[in-house]
Amino acid sequence: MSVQALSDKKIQIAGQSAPEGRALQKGQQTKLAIVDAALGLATQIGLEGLSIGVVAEVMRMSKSGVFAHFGSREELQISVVREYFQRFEQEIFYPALQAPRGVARIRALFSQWMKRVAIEIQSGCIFISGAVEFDDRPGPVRDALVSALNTWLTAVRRAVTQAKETGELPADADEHQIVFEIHGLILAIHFEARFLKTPGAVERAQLGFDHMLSRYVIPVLPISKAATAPKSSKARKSVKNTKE
Amino acid sequence: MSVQALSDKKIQIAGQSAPEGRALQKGQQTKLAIVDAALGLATQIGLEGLSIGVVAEVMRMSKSGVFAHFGSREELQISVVREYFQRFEQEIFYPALQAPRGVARIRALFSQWMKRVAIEIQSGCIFISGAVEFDDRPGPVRDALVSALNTWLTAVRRAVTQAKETGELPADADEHQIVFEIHGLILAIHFEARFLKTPGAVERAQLGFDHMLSRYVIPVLPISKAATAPKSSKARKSVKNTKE
DNA sequence: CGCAAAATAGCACGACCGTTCTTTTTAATG
DNA sequence: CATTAAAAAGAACGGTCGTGCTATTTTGCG
Repeated sequence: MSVQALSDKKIQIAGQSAPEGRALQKGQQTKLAIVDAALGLATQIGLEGLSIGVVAEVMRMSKSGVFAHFGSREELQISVVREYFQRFEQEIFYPALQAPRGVARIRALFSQWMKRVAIEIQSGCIFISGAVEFDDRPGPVRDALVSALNTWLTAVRRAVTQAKETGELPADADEHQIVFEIHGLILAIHFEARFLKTPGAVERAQLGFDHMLSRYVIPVLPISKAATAPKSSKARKSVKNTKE
Repeated sequence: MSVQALSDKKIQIAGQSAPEGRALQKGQQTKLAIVDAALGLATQIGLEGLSIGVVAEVMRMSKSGVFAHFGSREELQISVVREYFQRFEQEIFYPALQAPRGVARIRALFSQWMKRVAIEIQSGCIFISGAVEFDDRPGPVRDALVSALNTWLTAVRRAVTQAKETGELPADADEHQIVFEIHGLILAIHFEARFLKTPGAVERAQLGFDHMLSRYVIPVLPISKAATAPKSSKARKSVKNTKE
C-alpha cells in the first residue's frame, strides 16, 4: 500500500466516521498521543530534528508502529504544525476575543501572545524555528507553516482594522505596518531571551509596544467612543473568520 | 592521533608560522577555500545542515581531505561562524564608521545592516538560523555564535550611547531598548520577506526605524551640536573595541 | 633531483535515518 | 466466545552521517 493510499484511508475514516460502521477509538487515540509527544519534542529540537525513532522512543512504541499512523515523516510534521496552530488559537486568540473590539483587543492579543512567548522562552516556538528551517525548502510542511502563520497574522491585522473602525486609530494607519512592528518585537524576545539569555526582553517588548501604540492612538475621543462603524459581517469561524 | 592532538597541531601552526620553518601555503589556502564554500552552504541550509560530505562534494575533494583540515565538524562550523562575523564587520560596521558619531552613525549602521539583510533575503543569515538551531544546544558552536552576536549588538549599542553623548538623543534614552527594537525590525524583515515572501518588508522596517528614532531625537540642538562629551578612550580594535 | 612532511584520498566502522514488508498482538463486533 | 480487521512490532533495506585508520599523492625546500 502506497503512502497515498494510506493517506486516503485516513481521510476517509476521519471524513465519515468509518467505512463499514467499525468504531476506531484506539487508533485515533494513540495518534493524538503521538502528535502530542511529537509536538513537545518539536518545540525543543525543531521540526527537522523530529525523527520517528525518537518519537517512538518517547511513546515506548516501535518505529513502524508510529510510522503506520502517518505514512511518512512529512505527514507527522504537518500534523504537529496543525496541532500547534490549534493550541495557538486556543491560548492566544480566543481569550483575546473577550476584550472589546479596538485598541483594547489589540492590547489583549499582544498580551496573550507575550504570555505565550514567555513560556516559549524555555520550550521554543515551532513557527519561528520552522520558519528558519523551511526558509527555502518547498513542500507541504512549509506550506502548512506559511498557511498557519498567514492566518494568524491576518487575524491580528483584522484587530487593528477594527480599531480603525472604532475610531481609536486614525483611518490612515497601516495595519500591515503595525503588525510588522509587533511581530518584530515578538521575534526579538525569542532571540534575546531564548538565545542570548539577555534578561528583561519581555519588558522591553512591552515598552516597545506601548511606544508604538501611543504613536498611533488618537488621544481625544472623536464624537463618541461607541460610534463604531457597523460594517457588513458575514458568518465567520476560527481565527480565519471570526464572528466577533 | 586524537582530535585534540590534531587540533593542537593546527593551533601551533597558526600560532607561530611553522614548527620547523616549513612554509604552509597550500594547506591554509585550501582551508580558506573550504570555509568559504562551507559558509556559502551554511547560509542556505544552516549550520546544522552543513555536512562534511556535501562540503567535500562542492570542493571536489574527499570527505577525509576536508575533515583533516578541521578535525571535527564542530570546528568547521566554528570556522564558518568566525568567517561570517568577519564579513559582517567588514560589510556593515566599518563602512558605517565613516558617518560621524551620533544619530548619523546609527542611521548608517541600520542602513548598512538592512542593505545586507536585503541580500540575505535570498541567501539567509547564519546568525538567525544559528540562533534557532542552537537555542538550547550548549557547546562551542553556540558559544561562538553568542559571542559574535553580543559583540555586534554591543557595537550598535555603543553607537547609540555616542548619540547620547553628542546630545542628539536624550540622556535618559535606553540604548538597550533602542537596539532591541532595531533588532526586532531586522528579524521581522527576515521572517516576512524570506519565509512568508511578503513584499515591502524592507520599507516597513525602514519606516519603523524612522518612527522609533523620531520618538527619541531631540529636535532643537542643545548649545552646540559639536559639543561632544570627550570621555576616556582606551586603545580599541575591531567591532569589540574601536578607536572611532 | 631527492627527500621529508604536509595534504589528500580511500576505505571501513558504527550509528541513525525513513521506509517497506511480514508477522504478531490487540481490540471491537457479530 | 469467535472472528476479523486494526494496531503494533520486528526485521531488514539502502542511505547518509562523522570519524578513525592507512595509503597515496603533492608540495616545498636542501
